[in-house]
Amino acid sequence: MAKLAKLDDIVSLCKRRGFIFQSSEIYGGLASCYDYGPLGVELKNNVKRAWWKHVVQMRDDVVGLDCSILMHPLVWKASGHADKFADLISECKKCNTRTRVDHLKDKDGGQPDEHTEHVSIDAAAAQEHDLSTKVCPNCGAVGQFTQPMPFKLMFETQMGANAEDSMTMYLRPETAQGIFANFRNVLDSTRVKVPFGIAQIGKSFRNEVTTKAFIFRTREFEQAEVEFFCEPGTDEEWYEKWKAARFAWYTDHGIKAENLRFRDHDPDELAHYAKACVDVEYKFPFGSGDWQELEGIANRTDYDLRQHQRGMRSTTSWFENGRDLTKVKMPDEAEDYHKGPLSFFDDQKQLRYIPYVIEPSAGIDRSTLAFLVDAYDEEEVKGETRNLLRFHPSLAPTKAAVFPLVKKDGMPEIAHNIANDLKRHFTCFYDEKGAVGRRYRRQDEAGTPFCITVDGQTLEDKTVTVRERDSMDQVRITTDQLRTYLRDKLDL
RNA sequence: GCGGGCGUAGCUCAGUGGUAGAGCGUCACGUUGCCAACGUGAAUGUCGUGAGUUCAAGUCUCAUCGCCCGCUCCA
Repeated sequence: MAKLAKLDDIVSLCKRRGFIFQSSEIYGGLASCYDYGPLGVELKNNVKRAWWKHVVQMRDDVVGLDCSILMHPLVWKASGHADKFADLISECKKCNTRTRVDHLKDKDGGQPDEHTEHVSIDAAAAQEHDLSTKVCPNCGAVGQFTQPMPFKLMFETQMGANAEDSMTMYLRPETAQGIFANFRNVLDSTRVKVPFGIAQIGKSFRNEVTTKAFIFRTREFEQAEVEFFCEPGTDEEWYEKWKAARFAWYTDHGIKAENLRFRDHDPDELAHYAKACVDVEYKFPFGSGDWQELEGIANRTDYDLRQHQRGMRSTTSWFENGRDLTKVKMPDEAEDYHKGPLSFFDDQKQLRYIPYVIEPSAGIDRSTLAFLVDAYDEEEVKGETRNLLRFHPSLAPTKAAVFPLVKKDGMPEIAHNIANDLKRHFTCFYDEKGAVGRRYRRQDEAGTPFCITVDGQTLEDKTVTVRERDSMDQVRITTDQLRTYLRDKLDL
């Protein structure tokens, strides 16, 4: 089995077949932004649909949500993003290595500053940092640093048409916070009980310091996240269950098991609120053939809900400080925080607590790319190379193509009718141009699982051939059984 | 942000200062009874963008944008 060796080949395939284009290409392109073409949008929608089906539709314990991208700025204060996402970076003049200022060690062996509380953006700009005694972790040079530069990792925008009265807002850097902010609403409106999850698919935005590898790391990207709320003490069990469920989802949808793995995070690699975290990684054909993250599954403990309970009490400070996020002080946590507004009361156990959260967070663009790469194949057929995409039927952009074998004897009309009938149930493509062999191969390259051909025999006994993409085998099916046959094979 | 490479037709690429090219693909017509067939014909380029040098720039210089690789950074 031949396999794509280089990212360039994938980019080329994506453009040639209309999966993915560079954004604003006619203007020279815009870094890190990509558009999904006609086949790409079908594929991506199918990935999202497959995720939703397995995470929401087929489960009794997860409900869906779709939050606004813009949220109250205090959300990002409470979540920690407003502070954390303004790291100070300095660059060593000798070796050009960039390091976070708060990670720099002193030449006298002094430890780096604590960075649990990060500098605010404005304060960072104004703050004087003495780096004259700091050591470059890369080359060891002392005091050879540029002025610290703050990195705003959240996109800012203005809300309010009146320029003088507008408020700085953030495009969400993750969908998760919208879920936490609606935890109470969902509890009160849906009769769910812990353990349960809330799922969401949507765009997020991060001003990454560097982007990477096609659609793998972009500044605008789509996430599919579950926040699964469970009783403290049961979190490790749920963590393991979600690990297994999420891994299986990828392999069940066609990712080859040898290209997929878990990578546990080291304890010192964990975010300060996370108790455990594992990545689901795919062996992408870029970089040094590197394993790259598709999804992170984290045990976020009760951190987020507790933070928002604090944040909820900061609105007065927000108004008193002229809506200046940098001046807002987060209130101390209440001693009886576990009884707070974002707690859960277990009727049966007569127990009130802040739930722990297991968070499977998947990158939709990344997994779409992985499904694309993993499906790609070339094989020799009678001395010719056949290019095909072996998509799982549920992900295939087009489910079936319908052809008249030749353009005469009423075959096009019959084929048209079949295609129109099937279109009511799934995406279906009609083609009557050129030799049928060429039409088959074109569909192979688009990943269409089935081709239906109307031929002379159809005129006599109302059967058509159904040609299967992977094996190229054909079977004859009567036209009135065709829909049932395909729905069964497509697992729709 | 640093270093390296690249940017010419939809795709892959050739083109070392003198008329813009090939293969594949696409489209049309004919032919065609099952796997990229054949014949004939056709369309498609601000040579990434902008300046400069030159009688003349795809080609040389500078800037800029974008992509890839490696660092770095980062969930």
